[in-house]
Amino acid sequence: MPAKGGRYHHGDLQSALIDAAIGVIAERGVRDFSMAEASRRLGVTTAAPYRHFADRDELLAAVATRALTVFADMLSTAADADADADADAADDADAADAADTPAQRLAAMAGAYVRFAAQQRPLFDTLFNSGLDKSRHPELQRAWEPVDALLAAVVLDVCDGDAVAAESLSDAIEASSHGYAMLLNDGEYGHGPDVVSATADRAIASARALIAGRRALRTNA
Amino acid sequence: MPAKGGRYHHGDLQSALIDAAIGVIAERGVRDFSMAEASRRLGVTTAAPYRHFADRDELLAAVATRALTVFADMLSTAADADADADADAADDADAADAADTPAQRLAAMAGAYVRFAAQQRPLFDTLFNSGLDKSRHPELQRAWEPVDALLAAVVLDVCDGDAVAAESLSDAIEASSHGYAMLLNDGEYGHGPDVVSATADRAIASARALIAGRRALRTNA
DNA sequence: GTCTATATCCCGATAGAC
DNA sequence: GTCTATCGGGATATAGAC
Repeated sequence: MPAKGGRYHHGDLQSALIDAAIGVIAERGVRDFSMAEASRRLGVTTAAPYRHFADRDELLAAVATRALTVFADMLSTAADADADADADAADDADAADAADTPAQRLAAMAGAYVRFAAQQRPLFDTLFNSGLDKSRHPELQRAWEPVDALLAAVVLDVCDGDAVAAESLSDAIEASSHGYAMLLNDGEYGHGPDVVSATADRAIASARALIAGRRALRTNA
Repeated sequence: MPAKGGRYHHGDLQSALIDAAIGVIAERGVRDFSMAEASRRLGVTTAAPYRHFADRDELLAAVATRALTVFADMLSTAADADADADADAADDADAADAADTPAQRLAAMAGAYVRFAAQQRPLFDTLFNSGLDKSRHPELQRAWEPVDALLAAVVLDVCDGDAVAAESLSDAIEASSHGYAMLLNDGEYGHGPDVVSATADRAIASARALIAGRRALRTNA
């Protein structure tokens, strides 16, 4: 942010617009986000953004790209933190079941999915409720790769290298986590930080159940 | 629908508006639904709807109420059809595992959830993506009761009367089905009738895995 | 119960000056 | 790279005539 108060006449309007957009989305929702409102908040005219983004969708895509870096970060941090915590706890155990397992890391990622949705709601909404046409934003598809890779690696680990089993388990856990996240943000479970962590816990429990029962995921198609 | 062509000057504009709204939602999405466009399609002025619905949200709530009767119907039909099919198949078996089970009926409902989302997309979107504030539409909350009751009864059956286990299992299957449904409608799995039925199958398999996995985790804990 | 007409507001996007 | 000004479109909702 420049020193002069409130104006961005020469600052980095491009990234300032992304920040402003997130604020607008937080207060009005993605669907009611508008270029005009973002411009107003930055003290520039409604024409200014079009020097940096061809249209509304391109600005939203930029927000989505930023969202994916945060998302990937939360997912990997969750998996690693889980590993660390278990490593500490397992030091004085016989290892057999107290040790960090791929299954535990995967479950932790399910919890992180839900927490991301709740704690970074404007980013989550931009990713999943913006109505953005991904196929028309190749940059966005590339931005998904780290997330996909992260999940794929852990799931493949859980499935001991069975790629077919891994894909169906991956889809199942993704769907489950996504469902909890959406319903949570819809207010289906109520509101507040305690509700968020309770829902994250349920997503973790579901992930564990899906892993334990994954034999049933095998489809005859 | 009146005999005179295209106009509803004296017909049942109230219900005609609901039909028109569904058409508009189908083509433009719930978020871009407008009273004005629905009016245009019926050949009435944009002022006419306000004699029947106080505002846009009330019309959407009426659509949502209709959606819930269709939803409840699909869910109960799926559960019943599953029971029938199994009863037929079990006639010449020893019953033990070929028979209809509560678990199978519950899984069938998960499949119906996904099919409803895809086959009745405007209705599904009105229920879950309209941004409607349910707490301000008591009629809508009442309309949910049959669906909730249907699910609750089957889940309680699966859990042998354990109310605590039933609630978390219910939430788990709801979240899983909802996630598959949302991601399917987002185009995450591709498009076409085959994708729909494949996704429904995966929702069914996930429901089974959740049921089996929870049992396994419980007995091991 | 519907129409005409209107008030009021919002948006995306562009042209041309500076 | 931002501004001024503007075009062209859309929406919700109301008032008053018929």
